[in-house]
Amino acid sequence: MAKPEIHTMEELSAAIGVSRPTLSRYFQDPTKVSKSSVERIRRGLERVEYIPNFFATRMNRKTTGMIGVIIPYLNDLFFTRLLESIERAAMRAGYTVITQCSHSDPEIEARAAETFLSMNVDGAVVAPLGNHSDLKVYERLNARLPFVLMDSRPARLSGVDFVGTDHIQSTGLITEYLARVGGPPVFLAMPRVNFNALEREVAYIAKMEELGLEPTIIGVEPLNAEGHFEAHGLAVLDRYFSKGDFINSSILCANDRVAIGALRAAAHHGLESGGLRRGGLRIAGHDDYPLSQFMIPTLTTVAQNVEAIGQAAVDRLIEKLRVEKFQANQTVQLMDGVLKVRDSA
Amino acid sequence: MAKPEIHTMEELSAAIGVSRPTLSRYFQDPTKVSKSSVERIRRGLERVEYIPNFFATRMNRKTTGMIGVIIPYLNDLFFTRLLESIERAAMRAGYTVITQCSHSDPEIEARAAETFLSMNVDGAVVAPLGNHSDLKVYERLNARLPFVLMDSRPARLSGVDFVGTDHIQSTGLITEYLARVGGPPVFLAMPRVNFNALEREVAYIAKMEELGLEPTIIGVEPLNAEGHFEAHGLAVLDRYFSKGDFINSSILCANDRVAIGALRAAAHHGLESGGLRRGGLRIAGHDDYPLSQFMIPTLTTVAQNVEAIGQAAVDRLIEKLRVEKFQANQTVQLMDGVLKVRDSA
DNA sequence: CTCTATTCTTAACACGTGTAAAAACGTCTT
DNA sequence: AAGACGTTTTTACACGTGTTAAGAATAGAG
Repeated sequence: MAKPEIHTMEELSAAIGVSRPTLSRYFQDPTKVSKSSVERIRRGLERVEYIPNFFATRMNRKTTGMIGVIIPYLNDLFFTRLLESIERAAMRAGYTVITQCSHSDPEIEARAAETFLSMNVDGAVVAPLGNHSDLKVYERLNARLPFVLMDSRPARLSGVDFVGTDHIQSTGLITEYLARVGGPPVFLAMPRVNFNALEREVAYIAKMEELGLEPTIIGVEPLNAEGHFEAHGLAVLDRYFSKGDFINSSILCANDRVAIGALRAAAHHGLESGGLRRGGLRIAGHDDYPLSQFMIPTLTTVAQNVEAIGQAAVDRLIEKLRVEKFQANQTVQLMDGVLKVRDSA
Repeated sequence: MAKPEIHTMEELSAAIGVSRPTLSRYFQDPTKVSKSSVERIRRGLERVEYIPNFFATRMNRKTTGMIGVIIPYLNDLFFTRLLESIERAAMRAGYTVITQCSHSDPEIEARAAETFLSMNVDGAVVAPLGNHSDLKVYERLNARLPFVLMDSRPARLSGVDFVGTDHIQSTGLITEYLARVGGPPVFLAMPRVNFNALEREVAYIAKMEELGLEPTIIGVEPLNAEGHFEAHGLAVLDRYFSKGDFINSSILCANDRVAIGALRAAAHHGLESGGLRRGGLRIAGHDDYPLSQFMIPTLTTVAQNVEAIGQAAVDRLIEKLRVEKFQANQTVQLMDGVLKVRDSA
């Protein structure tokens, strides 16, 4: 514990008798230095307390080995799962991830983008905030960095790579399932905080029309103050159930968090949802939120392939930053959703 | 969009006719520069694309304005809430938060600590990984930085500031409540992944003995492969319920996520938990997990004051880094839990 | 033991910004 | 108009490491 603290490579060089350039190369990649030197340095570092200065090293390297990630908020297990899969993929590829959370604030999102530019990150992956985002932020990042958008995609933005779920497929899948096992499903929307909200509405309508059924959408009002999807689902359905509406319907919720609120509303009104009761209330969601399998009843849903989305985003980013001048051809990867039939529908 | 890109202050200085030192001061604090210069610079920046280099600026400042935060994992809304409250508090105080997640891996945790040291962060807040952590990591940080531990506290570590919940109080509170409204509560432990797990067990036992009741603890086996608390609670209680054990007991779960699994186990066995049925099954948790109020039945629990913990951690950190040589006197702040009586117990 | 290939050391410059001291400038007071 | 004061510019050095070129040291092969 009484190791002398050393603050610069120069001092370290003097202390262990290895020249500074050799030390510099050692810290970047030990294989660039002969085995005997590696051994000398390693022994020296055991007797001494030294960590290379992060800023000084990154400032001069042509590549910083960092990729920036922006997600809209943290209090949602979908995004934390996505973040984890990205971190794992990046770590495997030898990159350090710098995460910034925009906390639902476009200004913070823009500031995070600036930070990434000023840090010379090698690339950036962003899950957009949604309709309130300033699209110029993404255009700017896309013009100056290898850049990939994920999860949710602005309609009016071209030439940007995207990785996400094919909502036409995923929402279509569960809409079709619900129409098959029960009555024509109603769509309980989520507030249009991001672009997926609308995409799922549109996908639902398209599938309903394909099936020759009348689409019905409820709950498009703006988000409650707290910003919690569960509270939204609960409040909307509580209102309808109180009037006796939809108590025997199939209800497709825009995501699982809304569906959890919906289940709560049903319980509050003494209603049971589930396929066990022919013709009765059915509630389904979208995303396969980690807690959905523990709900009462367990929640029927469509799983997004979060792991694949994170991996694909990182893969594409690395592909772009390998080539000197990354070409302009846009890549869009859409993953399929997988139906998870459980008890609630 | 055709703004010329400028990469150094030197170039910027030439481009807009303001000396580099003045620019330097402007970017650190515009009030240190006369209004006329501020106006000239602002106008210049509108015609030109320039962002100061993050590394170069941070390298030379005596203070980096950054605080490092380490949390054990992301896929838990308790920690994301904590992180959010810390980020808000730090932002209010003008600090930038760098977050690292140890992903339940002591090696990653140690590496994150090294990164903070090499970045010269002004201070660090850490929610420890738990029993697998290398305590030397915390000692090292504590010796070299303003440092605060939060949420969970290693028993064998002295002289380190701590902010968290008083588990004697919080667990005692709900143990007493359960004992009062139902039979003597059983404690469904969580795997001992962190120090709180044991603290809550101990607090439960102490309160039971104080009440003259026999403590019973179940579910201390190691964590399942997935690492999900819900699955743990479900698996343990499923086993007991299958044998007909504890089906009329009060069950205090070590945290809400375990309790959510417990509710699921009850539902699976056709059991209803809740105070509405006199003498029957009761399930309660700890933490007031954001989803607990939406469970079926809504989950009785003890709320941790997450907002206060985050704020206090940041406050203490800033207090320490204001004084030159931070004194060695240890501060321990324990927040009280608040009982949230709902339907499940 | 000599030759050659490799690795190291030395020396120097580079990166982009912080910072201090001194000189120059502007404005205001008298 | 002279002086005082606050601000800005100029000049110069600092920070800690990356990087290069040239020469010195070392290792292995013959």
